[in-house]
Amino acid sequence: MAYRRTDRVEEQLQDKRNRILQAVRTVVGEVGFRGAQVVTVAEAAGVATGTVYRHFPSKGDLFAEALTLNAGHEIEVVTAVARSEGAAMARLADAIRTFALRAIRAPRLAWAMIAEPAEPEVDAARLVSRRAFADVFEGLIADGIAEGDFPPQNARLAAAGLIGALTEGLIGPLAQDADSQPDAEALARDITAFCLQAVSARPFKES
Amino acid sequence: MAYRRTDRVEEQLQDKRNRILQAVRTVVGEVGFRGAQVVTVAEAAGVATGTVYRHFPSKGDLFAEALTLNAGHEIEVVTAVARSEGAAMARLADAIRTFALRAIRAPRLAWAMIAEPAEPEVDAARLVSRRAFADVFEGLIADGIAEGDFPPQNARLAAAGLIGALTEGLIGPLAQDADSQPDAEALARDITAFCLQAVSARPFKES
DNA sequence: GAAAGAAATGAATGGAAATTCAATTCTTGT
DNA sequence: ACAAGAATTGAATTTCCATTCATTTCTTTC
Repeated sequence: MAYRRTDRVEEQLQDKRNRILQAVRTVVGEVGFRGAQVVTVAEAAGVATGTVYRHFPSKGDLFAEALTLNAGHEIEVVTAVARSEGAAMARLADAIRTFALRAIRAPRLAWAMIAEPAEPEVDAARLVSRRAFADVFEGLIADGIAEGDFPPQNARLAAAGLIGALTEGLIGPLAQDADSQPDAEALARDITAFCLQAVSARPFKES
Repeated sequence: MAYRRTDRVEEQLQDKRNRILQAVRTVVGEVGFRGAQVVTVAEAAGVATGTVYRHFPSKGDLFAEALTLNAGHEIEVVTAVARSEGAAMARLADAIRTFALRAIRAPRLAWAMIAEPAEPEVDAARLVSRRAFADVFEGLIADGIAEGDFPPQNARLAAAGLIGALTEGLIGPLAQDADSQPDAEALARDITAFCLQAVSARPFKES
């Protein structure tokens, strides 16, 4: 009995684990899931390949956890916006715009998070995160209906529709190679307008 | 000179090619692109692996052609609906409902065609098909605006939004385990309602 | 029915990338 | 300083599949 895991070691271990997760984010943000190999991630984290497997059971698990972590952060941001003061309609608009703008600013990463081919574990994690986003939107839609600003509707389906419209609207532009920084604001504005109209509107002709 | 490719042989060859393409559809409809290996497809087509490579240069090419073929058929169907008699709004509703119903009836295949990660060649082919779908919707939206039934809007983005809302609305139910055959009509109706409202509406509070 | 050629076969090959593990380096407590 | 045990390393191994190709089977023509 001459070795014991001290707090310092524990801390370093945790730190290394975090560095690996962070490295996934960095690498995926540069080359996407397709180009993100375990060796590359290990290099980026400054550890050997084998070390990765000391902290995560498999590539799929590692990448899934990295996605969950990152998506979780985004959900926090959007949730914060959704909880701010004001009418539900305004908060919904802000939430959508925030989501869109952040995606546009890190297009490669956003594309990977939203739609890029990956391991089954990653796909599963993606579904979960997607639902978490939908829940935030669903809450806002329900609020809007309660406040009388939105017509009664299937809030769950509408939230899914919003996510779909949002991601689809982003994916086209995101798939382009060049940085379309100048149009970021405009794109975000248009997408927000469409999404907002989708839930907040009444038939055009009638009334 | 003792052999010549007769019409009969030519026909059989073509037939075999088609059977392989059809097999891709079948296999992908069961296990998606992820599970669709060349060996599996060959088996489903009743040919040897090597034969596949006599007809197609690579897996990616084969799968891309299969996707294009299948999507082309769907586009034809939706286009036919879009070209029928009547107001743009009604035609758009019909087109969306048709798309949704057909997707619901073959969920795994639909998901693969619409969104499942695959070889680069397949992704490229999908982009083309997706744009074709979007074009149909975009045309209908433009018609609706011209007819005064829809408010002026970015028809291109709106079309993308529709596709997104449609597919996202389908994916949730599609991810469930059981066959929700009984609810197919209801789901299609709800999705159609949401999509139609998204493009055909004016702000709820005003006016 | 035999020769010439084409098409089909499917086991073997190859390559790419995940995963392992024997050897090495680092930490701790005495 | 040293022994006991952990953590780390990265080259070697394994795995998974697309792709190939020597061999076999089928078609045609004479």
